[in-house]
Amino acid sequence: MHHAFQNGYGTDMARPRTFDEDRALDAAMRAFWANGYEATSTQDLCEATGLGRSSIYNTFTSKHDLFRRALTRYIEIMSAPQAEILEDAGRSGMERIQALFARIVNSEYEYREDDEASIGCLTVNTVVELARRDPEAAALVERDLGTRLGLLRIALEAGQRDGTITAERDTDALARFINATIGGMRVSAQAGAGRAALESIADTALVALRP
Amino acid sequence: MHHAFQNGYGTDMARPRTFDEDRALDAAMRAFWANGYEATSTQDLCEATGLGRSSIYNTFTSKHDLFRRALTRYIEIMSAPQAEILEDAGRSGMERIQALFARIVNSEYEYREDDEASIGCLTVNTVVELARRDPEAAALVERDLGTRLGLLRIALEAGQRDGTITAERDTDALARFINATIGGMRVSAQAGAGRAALESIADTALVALRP
DNA sequence: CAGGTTTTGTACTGACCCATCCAATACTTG
DNA sequence: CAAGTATTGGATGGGTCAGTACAAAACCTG
Repeated sequence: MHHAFQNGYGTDMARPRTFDEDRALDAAMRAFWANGYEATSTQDLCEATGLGRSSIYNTFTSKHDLFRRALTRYIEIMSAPQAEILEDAGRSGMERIQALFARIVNSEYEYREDDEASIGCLTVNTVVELARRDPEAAALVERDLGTRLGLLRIALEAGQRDGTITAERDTDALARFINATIGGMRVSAQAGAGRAALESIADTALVALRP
Repeated sequence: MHHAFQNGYGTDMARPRTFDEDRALDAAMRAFWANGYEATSTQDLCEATGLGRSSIYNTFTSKHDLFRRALTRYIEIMSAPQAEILEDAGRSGMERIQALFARIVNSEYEYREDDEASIGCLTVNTVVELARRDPEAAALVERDLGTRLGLLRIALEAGQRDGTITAERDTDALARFINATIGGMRVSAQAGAGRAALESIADTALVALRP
């Protein structure tokens, strides 16, 4: 008996899938992101992905597992460009933080249905809705928090060296402050803040980083 | 035929309630606060309040209506002491903001089951989980946001007059910044930040307000 | 204590929940 | 083209959801 290989080519295949697993995962991620875990039913996931129940359960074993993968993917997608910004040796420390904030503001508009309210950030949404009672989700976001704080520290240390970031506070505290500011911007966006308001928040936060 | 008066004494009564409506509302508020709207079932509400289904539906007509009242009550309970702090003429503008932050930090520990993670802030939780698809909830938190921004502006204007708050930025922007910082602290707390981390975030934010 | 009225517990409703089962389908390999 | 295998759609299952119906209980008023 041959193993399943869950469509991992290289074994004798039978009927191939008619959908792209990554695209389906993206669609599911969007659904969870926009509506939250509890409010997204498996039926919703079928409609969002265009798949039937069998295909979903055959591919992603359970709603919870699908969410875990969706959250993992979200974190991957979002982390990479942020890392690029924060580790960009071509910019000063302060410029990196500024660029990060700009990206956060833009992201609130990139992933939004027209004239709907912002859907915020899946990580923040997960912390608020789920982290207390879902240890797996909590572990994922905690891990993500750790890496983001690390990246922030890298940029902040660069800023302290090049003189664009205050050296009066340790980078750990500053990193947590920036992270909290981003969370606050995300919540503000979901509460209806417009682009100007978000930019103003970011701009004000930068004052605290000045030397 | 006499009207119901929903146990509003003053009419001929029949069987009186064996529970206190306010206490029940408090218990329901706690349940929603800790677990969110979707994840709190009517059964959970029965257990949290100690009431039977009949009593709950007789008193609060529906889960959604009970949530609306719980959120309203939460906002009432939290607003009053914050207003007192922000309008306290005995303190400088900066001191008022400092005191507000201190209160936020403390509140993350007052309402927490022992060694459990923080349950955050019902307003923030509602914005994130519900505001996009529940217009009533959105209206309540938006209204609350308006009054809080107003109170913050009062303190900030006082601070600009007494010289403890920078006059380089208008109070509207500063108020939004502080509000976002509070939201960020709330999310950070739910993500596992301890007291020291929260105090550090608040302390760093204050730097941006200095003249 | 009797009449009237509200509360309360229990059983119940119909809808939806997540997940599984199974037969029909469609493809690859030999 | 035949054999074998994975995917797919649709039906199905047990459980929980919010909310209701109803009768028994509990109390006030007169």
